[in-house]
Amino acid sequence: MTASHRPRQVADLGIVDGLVQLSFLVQGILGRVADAHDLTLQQTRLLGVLRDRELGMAQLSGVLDLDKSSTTGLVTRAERRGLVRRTAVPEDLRAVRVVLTAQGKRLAEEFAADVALRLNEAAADLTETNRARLSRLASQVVHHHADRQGIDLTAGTSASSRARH
Amino acid sequence: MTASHRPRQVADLGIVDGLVQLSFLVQGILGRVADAHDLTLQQTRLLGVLRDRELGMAQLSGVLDLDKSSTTGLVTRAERRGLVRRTAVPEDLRAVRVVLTAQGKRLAEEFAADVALRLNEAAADLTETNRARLSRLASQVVHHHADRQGIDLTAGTSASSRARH
DNA sequence: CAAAGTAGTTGGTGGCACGTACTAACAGCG
DNA sequence: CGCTGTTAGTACGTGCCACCAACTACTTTG
Repeated sequence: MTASHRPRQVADLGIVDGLVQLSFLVQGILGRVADAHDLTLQQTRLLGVLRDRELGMAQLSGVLDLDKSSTTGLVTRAERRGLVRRTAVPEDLRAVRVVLTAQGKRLAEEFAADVALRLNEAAADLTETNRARLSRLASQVVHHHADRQGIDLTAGTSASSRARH
Repeated sequence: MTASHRPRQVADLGIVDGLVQLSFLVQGILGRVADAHDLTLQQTRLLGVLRDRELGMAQLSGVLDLDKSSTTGLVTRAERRGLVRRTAVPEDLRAVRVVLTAQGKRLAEEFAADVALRLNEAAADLTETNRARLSRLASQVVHHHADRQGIDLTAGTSASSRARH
């Protein structure tokens, strides 16, 4: 338990295993925190996406990278739990806009705060410099990947869609 | 609206969002690769764990961090697909040892190779130095977390420590 | 206006995880 | 020996999640 001197030298897993294991670690944290707030992982994603916008089902499918019908189910279950609400769109009678309820907003905040706490904990063993490095490198990989997707895969489902609307 | 030519400098998401987004990115890749090999993500974890060992159901539950009954289901479905086989243990008539079939071994290798390919692709935009850094930092976080949890990531293991929740 | 496209839902299939309840086998103790 | 408690694993029911194919209903367009 105690024993830890300083940031000891640790076996390097390599870029592949390192990323895989890290991703499972982070997802595990997200799952456990979601659980603690009585949410499912997918519901937290939904809440996160809707925290600062209101989207239609199709747009939601795009952002979450889900089939339309999967989104229907996700929203329906979230609605049943009082996290979101479907609202009508006057300009288009078939469309629907999904918005957070007050409870949804509250849970979204609490979850985000809790995740931040736990992730900072997980990274607490790194030096300030290394945390900054990790943050930057992660961001780079994410952004490059997004670029590649946005440029390459024009077909199908989502076209990244961020600035739109 | 930003230009579409790749910016060398990329917005830093911060350690929290960076890790979260990166984890979704990696999991997405894993999911897609699994899919391409007609496997589920969980099945690939199972194959990965069994690549260099043979475990009983309870030990498997420990390593995968699943309920015993979840493991039963996972192994049953994998067995139905011909990926693994339950074998008897002479010394203990209630116990079972789960082992990969030839097909399971083959798929495990193919999957691993493919994942390595895709992840290297995902990290290809980083400089050599930065890839090494990312690898090292990811490893450090993973190891520190494991230490904290008292989990043994390496090999073999007797699934000793495991009392989460 | 009819045809084509778009927004979203329904229903069916399969996977995954959990808790609870169960069987069978092992281990120890009297 | 037999009884008791523990351990290995399974069965079952619930709920979430994802997909596909088919469908309704509204909008856009030729």
